[in-house]
Amino acid sequence: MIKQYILNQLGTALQNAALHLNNLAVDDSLLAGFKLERPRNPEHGDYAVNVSFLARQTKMPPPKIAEVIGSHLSNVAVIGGYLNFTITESMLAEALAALIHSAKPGLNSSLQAERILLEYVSANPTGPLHIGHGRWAALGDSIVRILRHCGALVTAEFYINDAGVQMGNITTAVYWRAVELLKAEGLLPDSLSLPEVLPYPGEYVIDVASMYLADEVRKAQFIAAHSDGQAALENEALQNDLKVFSKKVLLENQQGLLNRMRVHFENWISEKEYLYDRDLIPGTLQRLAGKGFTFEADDALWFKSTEFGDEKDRVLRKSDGSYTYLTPDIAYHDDKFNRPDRYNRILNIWGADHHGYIPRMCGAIQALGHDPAQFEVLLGQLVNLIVEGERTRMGKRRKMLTLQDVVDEVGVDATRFWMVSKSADSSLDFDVDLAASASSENPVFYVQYAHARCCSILRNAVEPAPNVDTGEMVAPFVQADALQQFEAALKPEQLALLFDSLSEPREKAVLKTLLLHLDGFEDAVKDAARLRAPHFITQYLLDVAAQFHSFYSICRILTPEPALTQARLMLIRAIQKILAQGLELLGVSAPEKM
RNA sequence: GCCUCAGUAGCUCAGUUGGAUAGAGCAACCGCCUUCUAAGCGGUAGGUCACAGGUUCGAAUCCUGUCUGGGGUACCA
Repeated sequence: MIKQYILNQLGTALQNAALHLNNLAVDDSLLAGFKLERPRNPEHGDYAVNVSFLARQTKMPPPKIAEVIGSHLSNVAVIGGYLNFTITESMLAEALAALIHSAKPGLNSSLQAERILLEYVSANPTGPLHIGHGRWAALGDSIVRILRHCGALVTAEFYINDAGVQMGNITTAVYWRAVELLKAEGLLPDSLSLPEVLPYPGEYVIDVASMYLADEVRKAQFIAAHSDGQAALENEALQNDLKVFSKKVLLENQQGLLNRMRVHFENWISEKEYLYDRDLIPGTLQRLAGKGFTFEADDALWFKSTEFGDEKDRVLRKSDGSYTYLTPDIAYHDDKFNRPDRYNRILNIWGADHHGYIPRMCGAIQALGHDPAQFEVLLGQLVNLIVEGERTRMGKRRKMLTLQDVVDEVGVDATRFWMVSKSADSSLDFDVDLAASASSENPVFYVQYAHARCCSILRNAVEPAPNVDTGEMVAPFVQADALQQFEAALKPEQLALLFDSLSEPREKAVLKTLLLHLDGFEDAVKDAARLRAPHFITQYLLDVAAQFHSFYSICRILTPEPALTQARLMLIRAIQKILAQGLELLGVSAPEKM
C-alpha cells in the first residue's frame, strides 16, 4: 500500500519533471522499471529508489536525474543517484488502520484472470507416501492457497496412476504375502514357495494381505483357488479382486494422510476409470496420427517429439501392444486442456527426476494444437532423508521411513512449514532425528509462538486479573466492548499515541520497521503467487515474528493508560491477523496458546 | 557426452525483475526473567558469494568456460 503510494507520487513527479529530463517519455513500462527497496542504512530513509537506469535515455548523470525528480517530491532526500523517501507517521497509521479493517489481509486480485488446474502428488496407489510426496503435498497445497488469495480460480487435482505395470506388481506382491500368511496358518501347502524377490518388498504389503484375508469370504475363495496346489497368479477373477482391494486400501491410506496434513484436492482422477474405461486414449492417438506426428517402426508406434525440440522420438505403443507411461499421460493432458472449465493454465508439480519428461509432454501438447505457454511444470528437487546422520536414498531400503512416520514424529505443522521453507529449486535434507528431537527449535514454533503471544496479550487486555501483591481481582486494562468498538471504528488519527508515546529513536525505528513490514504482506503474497514460491511466506512470517518479539521486549502493550493501551493493541491485533493469515496460507495452525 | 538444479559464515539456508556497507537460524562466546508467554530479547565473533573471464556506471544476481555435488538421459513409471 505504502509502496504503491510512493510509486504514484513518483509517477506524477516524473511527468512534471519530464521536460527537464530531456523530454523523457513517461509511460507504464518506464514506471515498472522503478524498484523500491528498503535500504539497510537508516540514513538512507525508509524506501529508496535508484534512478541510475535512466542515465542512458536522458543522457544525464544519475545524481542530476535524482535531483530533478526529487525537486518535484516531498519527504525525499537526494543522495547520489538515489531518492530516499521518508515515510511519515500518518502514512504508517493509515496503513495500520487499513490492516485492522481488512477481513483477510493480503487478499488481492493480481491473478483474477487466471483459471488454474494444478496437479500434484499423483502417487501410484502401490504403497505409503514417502517423504518426497510430503514435499510436493505441502508445496502444492500452499501454492493453491496462495494463488486463491490472489484471486485465481484454482482446481487441485490428484492423478491416480492405477492402470500401469506397477498395479500388477503390487497385486503380485500382495498375492504372495497372502500365500505366506495362509501357509503359516497351515491353510496352504508348503510346496507353494515365495519368489526370492517380491516386486514390492515393504512390510506394509503384509498388512494389505492380512486385511484382505480378514474378509472370510475372500479368504475362502483365495484358498479355493489353490485346490490344485499350484500358484493362482493366472486366476483372473482373483487377481482382479486383489488388485481392486489393494488399490482401495492403499489409496485410502494416502488420502487419510493427506487429509490429516490439510492437503485438499477437488479432483481424484483415476487413470483406469477416467482414461481407460472411457476409452479416451485412442482418440488422442488418432488426433496425433491425423496431424502426422506419429509413425510406426519396429512394431511400435512412435511420437515425433523431435519435431518439438525433444532429443529423440518416443514410443507410444510398445511392440507388445501396450502403451508406455507417456501415452495415457498425453491423453490426460489433452483432456485437461479440453475440459469445459476452460483453464488457461495447466500447472504441474513434478519431481526433478521427471525433468527429462517435459520436452516430450510439451511437444505432445503442441502437437495436439494446445498452447504450450499455458503449460507449466514446477520442478521440485528431491528430498534426502537423513536417518542417524546417514543419507538414505528413498525407497531403496527394505524398511523405509514413510511420510506417515515423519508426520507422527514431528507433527503436521512442523512438517509442512519445513517442507516449504526452502526454495523448491534446492534439494532438501530432512533430518528426521533432528526434526524429532529438536522440534522445539523448529522455526515454525517461533512464528506460532509470536501468534500465541499476541493472542495472550489481547486476552489479558480485557480480562480481569489478580493483583500480584494482594491477590485481589482488578479491572481489566480496557473494556472488551469498548475495545471492539474502537477497533471497528478505528481512524488513523486515533493511532497518534502509538507513535507519540515512544521517545527513544531505537523504539521508533523498531516500530516503523514492523509497520512497514506488515504493510508489505500483500506484496509478499503476490510475489509468492507469481513465482509459485511459498518460501517467501515462511521467510516473511519469520521476519514479522522477529520484529514483533523485538518490539515486545522494548515496549509494554498493556498500560494503566487506556487510550495508549488501545492504540498499542491495534498494532498487536494487526500482527496477530497477519500471522494467522500467513500461517493459513501455508496450511499451518495458528494456536492461541502455547 | 548432452540436459537440468545447486555451490553464499563451522552447519542448514534466505537474498524477488542487476543497485548503497552480503542476511537469518543453529552451533560458539557475553549479557537480560519482581511487570503483558524466556518456545523470548540484546550483544560479540564468524565471508575470496566454488573458480576464471566477460557484459555494465554498478554483478552473489546476467553471459561464456572450468571444477564439485544431486537428478535425468528406456519399447521403466
